[in-house]
Amino acid sequence: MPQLNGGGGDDLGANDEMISFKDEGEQEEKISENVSAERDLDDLKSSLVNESENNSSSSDSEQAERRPQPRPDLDSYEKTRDYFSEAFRRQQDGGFFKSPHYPGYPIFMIPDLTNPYLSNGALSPSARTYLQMKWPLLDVPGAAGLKDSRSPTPGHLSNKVPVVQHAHHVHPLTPLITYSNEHFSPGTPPSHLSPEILDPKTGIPRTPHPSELSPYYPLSPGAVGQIPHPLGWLVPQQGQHMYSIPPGGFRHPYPTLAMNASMSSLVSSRFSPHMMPHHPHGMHQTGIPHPAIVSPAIKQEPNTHDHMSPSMHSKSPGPVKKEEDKKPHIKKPLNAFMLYMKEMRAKVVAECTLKESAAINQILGRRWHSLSREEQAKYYELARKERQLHSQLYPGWSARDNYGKRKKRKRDNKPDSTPEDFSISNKKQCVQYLPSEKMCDSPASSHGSMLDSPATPSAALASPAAPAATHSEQAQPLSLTTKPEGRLHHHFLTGKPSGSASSSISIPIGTSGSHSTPILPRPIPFSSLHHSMLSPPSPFHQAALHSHHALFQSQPLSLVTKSSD
DNA sequence: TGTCCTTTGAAGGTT
DNA sequence: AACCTTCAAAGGACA
Repeated sequence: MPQLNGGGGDDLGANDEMISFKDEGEQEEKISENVSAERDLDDLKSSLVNESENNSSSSDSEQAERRPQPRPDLDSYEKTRDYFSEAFRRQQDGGFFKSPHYPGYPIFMIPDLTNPYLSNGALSPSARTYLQMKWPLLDVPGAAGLKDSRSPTPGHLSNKVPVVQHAHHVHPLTPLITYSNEHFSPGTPPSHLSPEILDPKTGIPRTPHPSELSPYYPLSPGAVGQIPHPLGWLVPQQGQHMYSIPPGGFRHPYPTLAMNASMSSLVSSRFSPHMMPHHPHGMHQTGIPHPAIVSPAIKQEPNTHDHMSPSMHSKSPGPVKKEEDKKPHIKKPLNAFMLYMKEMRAKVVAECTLKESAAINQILGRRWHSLSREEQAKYYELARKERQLHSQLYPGWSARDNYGKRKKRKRDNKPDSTPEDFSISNKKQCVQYLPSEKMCDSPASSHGSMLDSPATPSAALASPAAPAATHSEQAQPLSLTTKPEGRLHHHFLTGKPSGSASSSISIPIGTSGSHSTPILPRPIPFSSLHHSMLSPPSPFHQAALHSHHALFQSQPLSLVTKSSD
């Protein structure tokens, strides 16, 4: 992505991962922003839910319940302070602490410490060294010290969220840390157990809907009993790597020394330790099916293995294996947004009753655009590492290999845009946020506005979330829809992360920056424009904020659902 | 049961 | 070079 470390090639563990703590004030401000953003999201979702539930009685009550909430800013401010105090305290105790809502990445950027070459997940000396160098404040217990996972309370231990937990127990960098451990998170406390997750109605810790737990607590009783490693949060659990492992085992193309800490974090989190001694049938030795290995039978296309790298064919998984079993599906590495989504989804889901992924993704898309430059940069960097690692693990793999493995997507109704099509697209119409300019009345115009307001990642980076943004978003009419209006391509994004943050004041946000949804220009959060702009917002920005805000207030939330059709 | 939906980004193919 | 297509995650909705 955009000018990460000046495109710093191999600087894994890049500087941007090491954003140091800011001044308390600034930190708090940031946190406050994030909390506000969350509230914003909450409100948004609340609206969505209300909308989708079609004036159900609960919607009113739910909203009513939300309103009484004290001022989020002040409240969250204090809350945040508490978080930090608690964090500090726990840190002092050598324990683990919860994260503030979104305290910034620095303290989260704890790479998975598991040495990929230590199959038992023991913390390697190098990893410890790395950790301590990177996180001097962190008390990194030795493997021995962490041996006993039974002692730490589940709330503090999570294989998914090492050391620090996100407010909703989703580490911002979870994807990197323990890539996809959501299927096995014995240590991750259910969100309902989280002190900060309260039932909006009762104010007491709520019992989440079963579906809320599913992503993180899909363990079967048997699986629970296998919580094998004491290091819960440090040890990648079975079944969680992202990429398939060649049935013959993982042949690491590089010597240990070639793998730096960042890399090892990826490897350990997504590829190891299952990568090492691989167990046939994609089954971990624990007996739990290995998620990383996508069953070839699922969506296997003949000849796909032809594109496999030689290493893929090096070994035969087993004598009795079917031929398909030899061709594990190697998934694409996740891009930055995917990583973000993976991490944030649970949080979003936990915050609302909205479960539909499509809607969730729209929210995530908005939030993605509202991320600060640094925050997005983190994910871009992670994604870059993911790709790097992936390419190293599967030198011969090509994205093309997976083509056709997924059912052909119905190539939407976008082609000939007849008047009817147009009307259809109107359903998903973008709300007109800007009176005079760049109304996205149509996909085309949407693109047009993109031209003026690059939706490139770099541009997005220039459009972070901040109190201002949050504020505006709260009043901002959101046009969310699950109804396709004809899938638009976003190749305007092919303006790949150039790194040059656009100075445009209009940023694409809203339900989508690209595809079907309109570009929703909105005021750029003061803090997001640039670091230097954190302080006094210019009259220009204020004006922009005001105008947008006014507009947003005048625009009702529009949720177009399929059912509405 | 399988696909769609929805998001952004990456990659590869096509024009 | 620009454009187009597919896939990556996720889970409810739908055929």
